[in-house]
Amino acid sequence: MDDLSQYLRQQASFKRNTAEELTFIKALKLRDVHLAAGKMIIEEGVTPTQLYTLMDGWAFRHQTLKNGNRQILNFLFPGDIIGLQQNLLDISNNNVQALTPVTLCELNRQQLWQLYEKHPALAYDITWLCAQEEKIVDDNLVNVGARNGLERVAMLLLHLYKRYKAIYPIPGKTIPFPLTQQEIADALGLSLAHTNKTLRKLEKLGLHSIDNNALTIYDEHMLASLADYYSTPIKPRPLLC
Amino acid sequence: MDDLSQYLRQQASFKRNTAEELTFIKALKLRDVHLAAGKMIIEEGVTPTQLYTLMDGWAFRHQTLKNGNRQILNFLFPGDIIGLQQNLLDISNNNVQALTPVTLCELNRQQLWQLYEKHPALAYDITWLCAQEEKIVDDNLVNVGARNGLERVAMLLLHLYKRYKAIYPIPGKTIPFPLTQQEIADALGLSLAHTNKTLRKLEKLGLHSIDNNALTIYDEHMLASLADYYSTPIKPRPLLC
DNA sequence: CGAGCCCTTGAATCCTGTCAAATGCAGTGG
DNA sequence: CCACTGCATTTGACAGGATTCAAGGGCTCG
Repeated sequence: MDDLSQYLRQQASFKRNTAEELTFIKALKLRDVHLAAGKMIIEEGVTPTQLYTLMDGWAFRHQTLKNGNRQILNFLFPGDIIGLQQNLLDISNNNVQALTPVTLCELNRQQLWQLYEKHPALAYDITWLCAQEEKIVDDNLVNVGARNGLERVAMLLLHLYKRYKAIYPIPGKTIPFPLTQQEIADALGLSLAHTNKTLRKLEKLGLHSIDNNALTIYDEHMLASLADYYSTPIKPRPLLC
Repeated sequence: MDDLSQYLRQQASFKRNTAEELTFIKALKLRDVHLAAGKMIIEEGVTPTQLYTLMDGWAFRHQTLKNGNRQILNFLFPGDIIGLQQNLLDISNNNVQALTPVTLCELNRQQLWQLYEKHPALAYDITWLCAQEEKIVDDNLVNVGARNGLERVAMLLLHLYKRYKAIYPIPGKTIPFPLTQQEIADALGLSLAHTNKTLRKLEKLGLHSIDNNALTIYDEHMLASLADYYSTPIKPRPLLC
């Protein structure tokens, strides 16, 4: 196991594995893949799709319609699995792209079936990760469909902040923040101009600030009440790498 | 195996199982549950959550914010599993409700773990169903976030039409349609009034009609191009009941 | 036949999108 | 070293799609 895997595993938000499971997981790993910011990890229409675990950096899954609108479905953090849906359903109608430089753990997708046969606990973990990702998409759908602009932005900032903190429990109110306003807009179903104005409004209210690719949350409570944020206690999650 | 299970299994859109798997699945079933239209199947905050397979009728999963807006996350058809996310993640922040009278196959959730240990193929199926449900939520998120009102309505009508036809391959252009306009609105993130006006507009264009809880699609091609509908060839799906 | 629910419409309002332009910053190359 | 380019951010004016508010009609059911 390399450094990144070791670091993540020791975090409270990740699950422990038995020695036997770790051995199998290790055998599952093909190689590390490093990609620069902006590179495609999974591209629409390209099959077969590889199976990865994101080990470092941020990524996002998105889809573009003929009308030119891009919808970002979810943001991916270390520990998230990439390409599961595409492998299982044998479809590939959306893209996964690196938002920052990323490190990926490429898994041997040929052995996915063996995993189900030999390690039911890991199979269960994969289903868990799938359900977890669905929950995040659920939350995003609620956000886009049932909140206004201001609430959406507040929710997104808080959501990303919480997820980052769960993986990197650093002190302070600031986290790295690689999103452009265009990406925020595409995640929230808002126009770029309106996203900008909304961000400025929140900032003038003293709730947050974004400088130098870093997000600082000044008033978490206020943001939470604005967004009607419901805290979801995240249980220790499995890590496949 | 009862009638409903038998009917679904013989449809092209459902997968075959081995005799051994069928025996195990049969043992997994606790009982049939019948609920009237409008009844809650899974209620927010109520734990533990049962695990069901929807065998007959329509249902929907939804969530309501403090601002009063309800977001419908997805509609459920026969074959869909209900309560998996809640059981796996141990959360229950959304509701599942019957849209028509429904028949549910209640599964023994205590044996879920045994299923993973003894029947990897079925475990794989469950993950598949989870990924499939995520895909539907993905599609809904794209719909709500990246399309305008007219496109959203066109997409929803077509989507429901296709899903219904996949399960009940009846001839003709008409399917039962139990949704109220309020439910359409809540699924699409639109207001009731605007949903109504948009439906009427599509109807005046001769693309569809809704009468007596039945939807007729007159111009599938036009609706598809309006909505930028991308057909997703659905592979035979597993059935757990 | 009244109550309740759903559908339908119109008018006014407002949130959000579109269009356009200016600013600042980082990287490039002359 | 400094134009020059490209990208992201910021703003304003304007248009338009969507919401809100309100009221009327149709239908079912007790």
